[in-house]
Amino acid sequence: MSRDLDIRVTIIEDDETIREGYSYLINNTSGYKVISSYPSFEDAAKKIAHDDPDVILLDVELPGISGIDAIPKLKKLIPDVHILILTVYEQDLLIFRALGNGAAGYLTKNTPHEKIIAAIHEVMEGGGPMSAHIARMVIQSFQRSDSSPLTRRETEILEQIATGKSRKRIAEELFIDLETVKSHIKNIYQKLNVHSKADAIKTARDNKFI
Amino acid sequence: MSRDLDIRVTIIEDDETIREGYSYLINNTSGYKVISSYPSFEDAAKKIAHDDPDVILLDVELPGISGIDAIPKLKKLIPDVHILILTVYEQDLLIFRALGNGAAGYLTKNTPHEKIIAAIHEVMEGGGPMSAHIARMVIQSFQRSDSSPLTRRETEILEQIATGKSRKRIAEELFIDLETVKSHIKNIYQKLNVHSKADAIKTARDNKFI
DNA sequence: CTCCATTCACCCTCATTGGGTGAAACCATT
DNA sequence: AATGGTTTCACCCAATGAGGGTGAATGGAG
Repeated sequence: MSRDLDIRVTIIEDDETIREGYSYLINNTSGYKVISSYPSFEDAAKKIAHDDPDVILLDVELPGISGIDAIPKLKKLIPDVHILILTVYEQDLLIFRALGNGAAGYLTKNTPHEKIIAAIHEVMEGGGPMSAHIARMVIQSFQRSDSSPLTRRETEILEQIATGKSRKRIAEELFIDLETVKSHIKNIYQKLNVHSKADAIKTARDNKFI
Repeated sequence: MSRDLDIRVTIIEDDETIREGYSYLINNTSGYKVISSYPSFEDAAKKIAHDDPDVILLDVELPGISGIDAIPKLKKLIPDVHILILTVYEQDLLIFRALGNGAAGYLTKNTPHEKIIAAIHEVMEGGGPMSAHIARMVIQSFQRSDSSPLTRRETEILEQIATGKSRKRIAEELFIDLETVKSHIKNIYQKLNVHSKADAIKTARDNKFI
C-alpha cells in the first residue's frame, strides 16, 4: 500500500511512554502513519506546519501552553488539520473550552486502541468522535431544567430579554402591552430573587431555566 | 438468560416495515426485548407508562404530534426513560430541538444494525450516541467563527452585554472607564452595522462572533 | 515607524429600567 | 361551581442607561 495515501498523524503528549504507545499502535495499523510527535506545543510549533499532518492527537495537560490553548494556534499553523483531544480529564469546562477552541473530537485515555484508530478515521470523514460519557455531557448542555419555577410566558419573556431586546420591543413582538411585560418581569425577578436583568439572566442560565 | 434482565425497548415509528425491522433485530439480540411498538405518539400515550420501557426508539416525522414535541411528553410519562431519535433528517434545527427537548441520542436511519444495538446499550450506560455527522454538527455548534471583525476586547465587551449587564457594570468589572466601554460599543455597532444592543447580539450570535 | 487596538473625554437627547400596588380575565382541575 | 395559577393591563414614581457625535492619547506588533 502506498505510504502517500496514509492518514498523517502527529502526536503532542508530554508522557513519552504514552506517546510511544500511540505511535506504535498507529504505525502498525495500515492506512495510518505517525509522521511526528512532540512533548509540548512549543516543541511542535516550529516544525508542525512543515509536517503537515491530517490529524493531531493532543493532550490537554502539557508543560507550557496547555493543550486547550494550543488548539487555536495549531489551527492557525495548519488550518485544515483535525484535532483530537486525548485526555484523562472529563470536566465540563475543559471539554467545552476544547470544543469551543476548535477540537474536532474528545476522547478519554481509557479509550480502547481500536476506537482510537476508528476516531482518527471518523474525524477524517467529517465525524466528531467523543467518548460516550463526554457525548452525554455535550448533549446535556443543550437541555433545560425540568423544574423551572418560571411559567411558560415568563420563560419566553426572559429568553427575549436575554437577546438584549427592550421591554417595549418584546411587548410589540409578543403583541402584548408594555405593562404586561413589566408585570411578568416583576414576577420573574421575585421568583428568581434578583433585582436586575443581568442577575435574572445569570440565574436562569446557571439553572438552565432558559 | 432471564427475560427480566433484558433491556426493555419501545418503538414509536409510523412506517410498519421499519417498525417490524427494528423489532426483529432487537428481539433477536440477546439482552434486548421490544415490549411494545406504536405508529404515533397518540397511540403510545395511553399505554406506554404501563409498558415502562428503558429506552424508546423515536421517529421524528410522525403523524399527529411530531417526535420532537413528543419527547417532553414521553419524559413526563416515564421520567427515567432514555429516548433515542432515529430519523432520516440531519437538519441542525431538528437535531438541536430534539436534544434540547431531552433526547439522549440521535441516530440516522442508515445506521448499521449493530450500531443501533450498541447505541441502545450505550444510552443505558449513560452515554450519548450520535451518528458521526450529527456529532460533528453538535461540536461545531460550540465553535466560533475564525473570521470575526471584532477585536478581542470588543468581543469580550459584546459578550458582557449579552449577559444583560449595563455599560457601567461592564466598565467596573473590566476595570476600565465607562467612556471606554461606550467607545468600544460604538465601534462594535459600526463594524456589525447595527444600532442597538439587541441587533448587535443577534448579528454576533448568528455569525458566531460570540 | 506606522497601523490598529485600547483607552479616555465631553457633548447631547430620549428611552429604559426597577419598583409599588391593584385588578380583570382566562384556564384547568377539583 | 369554586379555587388557584397564569396572563393580561393600569397608573404611579425616581433613577439610570442607551445611542450618537467628535476628538485624542497611549501602546504594542508588524
